[in-house]
Amino acid sequence: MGQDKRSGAGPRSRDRILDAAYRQTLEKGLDKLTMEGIAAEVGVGKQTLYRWWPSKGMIALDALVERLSSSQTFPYSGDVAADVTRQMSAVVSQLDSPVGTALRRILAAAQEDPALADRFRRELIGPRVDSLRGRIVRAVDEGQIDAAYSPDFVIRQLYGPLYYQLLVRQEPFAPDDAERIVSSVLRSFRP
Amino acid sequence: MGQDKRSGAGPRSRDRILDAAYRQTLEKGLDKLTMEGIAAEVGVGKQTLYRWWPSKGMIALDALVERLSSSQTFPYSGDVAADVTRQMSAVVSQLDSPVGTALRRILAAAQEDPALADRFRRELIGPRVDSLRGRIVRAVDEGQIDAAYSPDFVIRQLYGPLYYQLLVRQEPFAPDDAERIVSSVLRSFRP
Amino acid sequence: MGQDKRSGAGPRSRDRILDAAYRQTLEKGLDKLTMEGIAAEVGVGKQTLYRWWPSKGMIALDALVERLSSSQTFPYSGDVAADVTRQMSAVVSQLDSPVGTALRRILAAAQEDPALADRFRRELIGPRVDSLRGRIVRAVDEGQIDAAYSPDFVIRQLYGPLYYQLLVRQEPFAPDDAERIVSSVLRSFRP
Amino acid sequence: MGQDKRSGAGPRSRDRILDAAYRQTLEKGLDKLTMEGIAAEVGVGKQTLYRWWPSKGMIALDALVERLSSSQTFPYSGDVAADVTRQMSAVVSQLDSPVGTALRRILAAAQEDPALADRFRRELIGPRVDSLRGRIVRAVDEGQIDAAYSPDFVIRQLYGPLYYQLLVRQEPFAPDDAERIVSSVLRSFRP
DNA sequence: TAATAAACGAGACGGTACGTCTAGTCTTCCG
DNA sequence: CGGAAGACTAGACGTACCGTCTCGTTTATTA
Repeated sequence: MGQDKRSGAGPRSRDRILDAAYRQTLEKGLDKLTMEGIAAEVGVGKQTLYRWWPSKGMIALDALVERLSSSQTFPYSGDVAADVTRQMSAVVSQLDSPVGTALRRILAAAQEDPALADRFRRELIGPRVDSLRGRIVRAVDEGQIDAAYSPDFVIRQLYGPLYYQLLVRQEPFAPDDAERIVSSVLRSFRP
Repeated sequence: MGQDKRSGAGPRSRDRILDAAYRQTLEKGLDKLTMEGIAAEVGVGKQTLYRWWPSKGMIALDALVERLSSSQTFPYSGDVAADVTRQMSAVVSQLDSPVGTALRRILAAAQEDPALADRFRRELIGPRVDSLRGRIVRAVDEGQIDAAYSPDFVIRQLYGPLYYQLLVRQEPFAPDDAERIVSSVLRSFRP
Repeated sequence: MGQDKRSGAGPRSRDRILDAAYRQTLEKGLDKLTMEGIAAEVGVGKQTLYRWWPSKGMIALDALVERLSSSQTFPYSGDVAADVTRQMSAVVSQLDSPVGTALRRILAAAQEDPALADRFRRELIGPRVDSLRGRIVRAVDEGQIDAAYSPDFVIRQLYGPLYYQLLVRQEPFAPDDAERIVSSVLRSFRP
Repeated sequence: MGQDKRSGAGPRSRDRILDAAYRQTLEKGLDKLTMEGIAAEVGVGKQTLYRWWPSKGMIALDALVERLSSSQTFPYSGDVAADVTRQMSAVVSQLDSPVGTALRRILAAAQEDPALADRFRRELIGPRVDSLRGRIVRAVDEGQIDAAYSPDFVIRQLYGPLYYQLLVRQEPFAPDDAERIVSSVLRSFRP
């Protein structure tokens, strides 16, 4: 169904706006990104931006959303460690790319902007967590993970180290980080 | 012996400046915090701020540093799980307090300000990590932790979930989070 | 026919800006006059001032221009002494009024600001000198003034004393100064 | 009598201060001249400047005073036109030199600073006018100038054109301007 | 010769204004 | 009649100087 990218349509220059916002976010950072700068680069009136987005953070988020790979179905091979490792490896390699920089900056901006934080969680984190939670629940059902731990606790143990690396260390990941994290964490949740 | 307040001197109104910066950071967030606002509240010329600090982020960081408890020696009771739990519980209760909000906002600002990120890591993260690393190393020596894992990997597994909770979830911690995290993580590193 | 207030348009609050600038120039002098003060009084953003004027001196000059009487045609009665006296008397009475103070201050500022000096000469001095020069030339043609003297030399002799009084003496004029100056000067240029 | 340059002595670096002030006045103009700039160039504390002078204008005036030739006695040859022409020629050649620029700028500053205007008149204008007035009075006594005109009126007629040229025209003088002015003016005052 | 006081350099301080930049709103005018 | 263009009020930015105010340090008497 050839529907719009999002309800409420959008400006004619939507893609060029998001491209410009994304590029400037990577080049200069989110707080050097300005509505004026985007408007000037795209050749669009500022009003057009404000008509469709409430803040530069939201524009950057939209730009990021379109660039984040969205394999909606979590892999299932029967081996939860293998499945989680596969998915986390994909996440890690994205975090090591420009997309990771953009995500890091938007997550930072979200610390000062509740509306942005909401959308960030709802649109980016939520679906991915849901997808993973489903896989964890299934692993619990299959007896691969101890039922004494809530799936969200397991998720936090799994992905917490990634955010620590991204936001606190601000260093790239080691090649086998995903694998080592998953095996270490899941070992501690074996029944 | 009439020594200075701190090595390297500083402005006459240092404490009042840090107080104001800290309070405004909590009230309005770091990007609503302004040099002009601080100067006006304290009754100080802007030049005095710029003479001693390069940016509002650095002021906020100094304010935070003075407010973060700094128990320099890591507890040692023989039981590494107990010791780490004790220390992490203290950290968690700080993260749940206003100090945690300030830290969260400064860490966010550090994503766009490399100099701030440097000082953040060097002065806040570094010493605490070093202290914890010492304790981990000792536990490895005593055979409580498998030597196959680097201490920094263990540290990342232990504290990653805290940053995830703070920055991504933005929700308070559960009462026994520290204990559950530590026991879960350390179990996976048992020799 | 809905023409603009003046060619080249201008800010919406032009008149209120010039009023404020003029009043503050008289009250406090040109170097106590500030862009911020004008903006604050008028309730206008500073950018609006800088968008339309390059400096406070230019604003003050515009304000003065609008307040200087501009009888464009020099009187002609056949008697050059009478005509010049009539016109100079008008000038003198203006110089004795607040307009004279403003002019004195702007002329002073023009000593340090070449662009201001240019406009001052081009818009204020130039047209008036041209008008007077025409009258002098006619008087030369009619044999009332010796052709051996250039009109600009005559003009300098006529109006020099006024500036001396205004800028060096800084004292008001005597009631018949214009008449005495004109008669004295023109006597020396009789053929 | 080996007295000081002026009562109340002065700062140790007086000459270097005046040199710096004079040079900077010529280079950048009086309102780009700053106390800080002088202090920095001379290597003197700001307090030393404020201890001895109330404003930068006063420093510049002192510097100018020391550089203005001060032939205290007006020439007397019996021919008033020749004497005045001789003296005015000297003035004109000074006004065409850097000293003239400095004087022009200080006179401009005096328009906004009554104290400076006072000293300017008292120390620079006053003595020279007194000296000239004496010569005029003598010429009146000798029947070379009509007694119907006050000496100060004559003086204003003589020197007014110079200030007009300096401040309004801001152009150099013609070589024989002094001679032409004097002859023209004195002709009009012949008995 | 020692003390004492003044002038000094240095520069921090509370301020004001600068000229620029961006935010977010409002208006004009063109396609 | 929707959007580009951009003027508008507002206010923070970081800098430059203002004039005042300590700080030690010379420098020059005066005791």
